[in-house]
Amino acid sequence: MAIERTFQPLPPWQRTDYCGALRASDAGRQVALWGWVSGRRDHGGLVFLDLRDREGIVQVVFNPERSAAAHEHARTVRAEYFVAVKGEVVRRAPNTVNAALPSGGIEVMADALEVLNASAPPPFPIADEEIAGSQSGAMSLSGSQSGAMVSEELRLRYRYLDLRRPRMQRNLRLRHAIVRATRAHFDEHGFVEVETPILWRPTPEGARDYLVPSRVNPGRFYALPQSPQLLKQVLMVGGLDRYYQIAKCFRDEDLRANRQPEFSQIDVEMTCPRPEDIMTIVEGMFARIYRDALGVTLSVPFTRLTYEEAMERFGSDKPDARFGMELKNLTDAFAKTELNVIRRSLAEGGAVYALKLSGEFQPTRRELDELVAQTHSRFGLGLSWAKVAGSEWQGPIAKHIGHTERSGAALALELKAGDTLFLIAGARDKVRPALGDVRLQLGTRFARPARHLLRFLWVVNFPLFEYSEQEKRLTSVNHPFTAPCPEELEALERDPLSAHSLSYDVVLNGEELGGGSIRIHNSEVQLKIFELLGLSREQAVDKFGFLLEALSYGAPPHGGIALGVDRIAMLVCGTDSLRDVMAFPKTQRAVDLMSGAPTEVDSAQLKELSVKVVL
RNA sequence: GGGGUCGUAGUUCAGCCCGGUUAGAACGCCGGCCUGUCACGUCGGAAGUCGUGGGUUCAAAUCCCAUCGGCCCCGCCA
Repeated sequence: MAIERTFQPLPPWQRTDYCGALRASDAGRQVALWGWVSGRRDHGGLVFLDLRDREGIVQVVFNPERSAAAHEHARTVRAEYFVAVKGEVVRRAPNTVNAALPSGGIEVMADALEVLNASAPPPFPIADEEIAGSQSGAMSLSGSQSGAMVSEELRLRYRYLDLRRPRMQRNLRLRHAIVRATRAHFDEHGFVEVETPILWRPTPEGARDYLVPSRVNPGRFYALPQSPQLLKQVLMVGGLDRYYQIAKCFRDEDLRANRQPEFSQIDVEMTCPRPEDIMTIVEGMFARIYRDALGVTLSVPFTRLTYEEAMERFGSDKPDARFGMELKNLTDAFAKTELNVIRRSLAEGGAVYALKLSGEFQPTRRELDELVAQTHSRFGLGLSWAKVAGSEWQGPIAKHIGHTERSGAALALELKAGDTLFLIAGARDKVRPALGDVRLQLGTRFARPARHLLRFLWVVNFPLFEYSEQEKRLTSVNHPFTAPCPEELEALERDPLSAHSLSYDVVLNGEELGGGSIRIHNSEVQLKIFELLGLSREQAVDKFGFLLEALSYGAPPHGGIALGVDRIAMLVCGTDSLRDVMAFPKTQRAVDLMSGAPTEVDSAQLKELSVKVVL
């Protein structure tokens, strides 16, 4: 076939409307449309096509009495053909109205049809989902997105088809609304968007870097930024006063459902802020995002918890506050217990924490056993449980628990018959996170009615350092540029582990959405922190010389925050996978199934880069 | 690096435990009929490297080992 008969680079006519945007008020209009064939119902004499574009679908009717040629042509089209249609919008007869379709009150009587491109049969249905979706009404904000059952492998392999599906269309447009609201918000508050380089230098601390060889500097490498942290600090020294950016970040670590190797951050920094100022700006940003994207009004300010309070009450530095089941310290009640395991850990200075699962929920023995096993394998701690039956307890440990312990627990936890009590003893710093994990498991399993809630909160005053068993040294809880609390500066050297930082994390429903801090703007203090982290002056200058130098030239106090755009989009879209809010995500093995990246490269390219592959 | 789970027509899955006829179903696809369907209906048809490799066995989708890939989790990662 002659190529000019199969390839028409220009459309035969201009579109007047989006298919999915047509409504009863358009009745009587002549329209020109284009879109994908979403479904075909061929009655021999009469052909119905569902035509889909990004706004939705509209039914097009081909009647031989109106146009014999168009009718004949319509019989040959198939799913996902891209076609152009001209016709008249007509109101449907009452008995043929389709209430399940926003455009169901009207249809387009076709006068002409052009196939702009045929389609091979798609490997999975594009159309199924929109019908299911339209019948069940508007998608819930946080409900699960089951959609048409298609394996994710296929969806990623044919991502362009997956993106045609209404769910992905909706998610990407919600994400767009988030980014637009973000830009508007920061712009209105005097923040300047500045781009920072993607090719930059490796910085120690944190994750593995993605490296890029430099052709013109053989043997040297750029690193893709894990975040623009240092650059934004330098921008403050540079006098930008208020900066923000939607920044691409790269970390070469193993993937999770909520972790991709490249992701976007809303990166913010300002001059002379108090933590309050940053938190207020960010609360305003979230309020704007939820208003613009979903029409939801958030109540601000968000709850604020100190790190210590979060750990004490929830056993987590990113508490899911949609449900209660808070931890209680029962160390005193168990001070004289006869239960050996607990007595032993108390003797070693340990603590006892407990939580209760309300009697309306009854875990099975199997679920209990799994929790015990998981707590042991993840934290190396023994989880004990007991069922409350009046003043007695039932379960493996029940007979070893004395009256004092039982009444102490009953008082602290307000135990009622039927409740299940969970208990862990050991070093306090291990017990709280372990029980926090149990709390989360139980909450996800049993407290599901609270799913739709939006429980934003701030966790502030993180410890400045923690001790790394692996590296046998102090490491920064946040990053080494985080400023210590001013009243603790004095104690910094004496007892660094007791120091806290001017830091704040924003958490929604147990998911950390972002974190930031007031930074160190003094090169001597910065050097002192490096020293505590085990970095010599020489090493510090080698790696961060440019920062130390910048700080020495009248660097103003500054601070900021970084927020995960992808995670925010996940929560706004009500999905539990980052892959559903990114156009072209990678698999757990960091592969792009559509393009096949990463690929091998030919030897000439490697040679040019002075790189040798050793496998 | 480790644990779990899945892999069978284009798709979603059954069959696998307890090995044995020609590996089934639904949707999709192809062809016929059909002027009010919208999950159209109806009649007919095609469609399989049972992920891959090896082993056990007279015989393997089924049992064993290895390996590849998707997903979830731990480690890792702010």
